[in-house]
Amino acid sequence: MRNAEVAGVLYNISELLEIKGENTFKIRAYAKAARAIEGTTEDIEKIALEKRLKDIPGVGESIAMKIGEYLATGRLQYYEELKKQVPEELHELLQIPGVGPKTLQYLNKELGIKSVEELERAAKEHRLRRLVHFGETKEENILKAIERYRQRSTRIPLGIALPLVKEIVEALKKSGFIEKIEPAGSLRRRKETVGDIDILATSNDAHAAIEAFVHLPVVKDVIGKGSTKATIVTREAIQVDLRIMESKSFGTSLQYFTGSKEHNIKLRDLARQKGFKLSEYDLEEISTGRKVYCESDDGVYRKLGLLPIPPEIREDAGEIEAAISGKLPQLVEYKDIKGDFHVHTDWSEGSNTLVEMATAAQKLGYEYIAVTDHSKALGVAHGLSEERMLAQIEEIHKLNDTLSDFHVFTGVEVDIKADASLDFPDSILKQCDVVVAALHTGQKQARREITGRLITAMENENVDIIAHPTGRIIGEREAYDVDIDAMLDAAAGTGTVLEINAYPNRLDLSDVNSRKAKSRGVKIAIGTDAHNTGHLGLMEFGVDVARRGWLEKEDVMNTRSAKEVRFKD
DNA sequence: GCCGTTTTCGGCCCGACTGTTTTCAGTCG
Repeated sequence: MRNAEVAGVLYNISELLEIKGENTFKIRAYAKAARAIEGTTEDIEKIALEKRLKDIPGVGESIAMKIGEYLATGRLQYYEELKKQVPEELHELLQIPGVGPKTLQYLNKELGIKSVEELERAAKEHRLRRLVHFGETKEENILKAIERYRQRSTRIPLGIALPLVKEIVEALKKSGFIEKIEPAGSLRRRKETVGDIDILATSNDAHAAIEAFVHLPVVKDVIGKGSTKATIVTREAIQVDLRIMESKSFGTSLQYFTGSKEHNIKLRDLARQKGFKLSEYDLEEISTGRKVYCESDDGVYRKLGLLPIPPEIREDAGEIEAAISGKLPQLVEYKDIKGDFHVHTDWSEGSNTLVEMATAAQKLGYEYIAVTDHSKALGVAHGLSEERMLAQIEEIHKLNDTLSDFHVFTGVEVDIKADASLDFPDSILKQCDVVVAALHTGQKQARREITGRLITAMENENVDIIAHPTGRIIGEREAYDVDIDAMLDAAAGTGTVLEINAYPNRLDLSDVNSRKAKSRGVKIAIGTDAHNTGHLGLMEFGVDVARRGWLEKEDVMNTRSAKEVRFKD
């Protein structure tokens, strides 16, 4: 599939046009087409071949021609010429807050500025303040913005942001000045990483609520404080905004501040088509000026004649169309989860015993876990020898005899070695209920080798699940070079289940890849990769990814009861 | 550049903020 590749070209064109200062709507048209293609599960080459490109919403005569040219020749004349016209370095300047395309063009024309360094020098030499439409303040602000840009914090993993927000929300509730409170933004959409955190609330005393917020123990700095909004920075250098809204506007506000931006643009467009103007304050009927207020953000969707769209899929990736046609997925929920398929014990690198892990899982209301300690090749993790593996199986059988209403599946996280062979012979694997295979070594190998190793593993009838299928670690390590489409096809062909590893710095498969897997009929198992009893609680993060990937109950193995759990026959 | 139960031309999401302006353009979220 070359969908991502084609979308990438269109995104680049959109950005180049932006730097050139072209018509905003033309810029948006390219970005819109790119998004539509990115979100299409059908192969773009197939669509092009069947001359159906213009059926894609946002793709018209001109863009269809360009896609055709690019797919056929691997090049696009228009794109090449654009790249020649726009110096590469200019791009970075758009990252400076306050510098947009117009300013960029102007500075380039007047002062020949092409890079952040040149802009900084011009500001320090006070050459900016002499320009028309510029002044002392703007010049100083640009210097500050460059400073901020250089120290910009990377996005925060959801695993860190979520507990922090819970702490803040609880503390604010205790203050007594808060009525309704809800975190919004990418955190509410459960994106794997979040930028700044936005919290919305209603209050009987906005002033007191703001004061309570800026004096919370987590606060390190107060950046801004007004009558209805305050911005703080926490000890962990995370920026948090609190906005106090009027109660009657809470639904529209929550809808607006939850985003995504792209989702909001399309929703407002749809509202307009239906004769309404949607803002964060209200839904206004254009012909009469009558204002409609919504208690909840679900209410906003209902008033527009849509089914409520869960926050996790508000990305303008087909969810609005699905809501219109009544075909929204019934997303899997945490309460559907009956067990965990990736659990370690102190037999390998875990810190709790078999019994402790089983008891903790039972307390969570689960019916089962699969114990999947490492195999011997992973020396650093005290991988099990074949003898110890058999001994563990024996012990689990004994444990099961003592348990009621709970089952421990025997299992292993078997290493896929650099030569594509598995770390245990079939004779051992056969004795495990659940075989999870994973690639831990040789991650630098070429795409062909890596993909081949994974496919070979999946072709083994004893291998049930591929753990953390791309190997990425958020903020630390890129995914290994695997051909995702080939892997998904092999999973579909062999009936191998792919994991969503719920560990917050893995979340692998990702949301996008999970959705791709679903479109090919590949089943998913969520595994926490727990190394202690506390880690079992990470399941929620895996469910978040599944929901963002549009997965429904039947797509997820963990929703099956212990008796219904079946992998390859 | 796209698109059409108001339109094949004239729209295209909305509102706040900022700094530079005396009425608004650019940028942001």
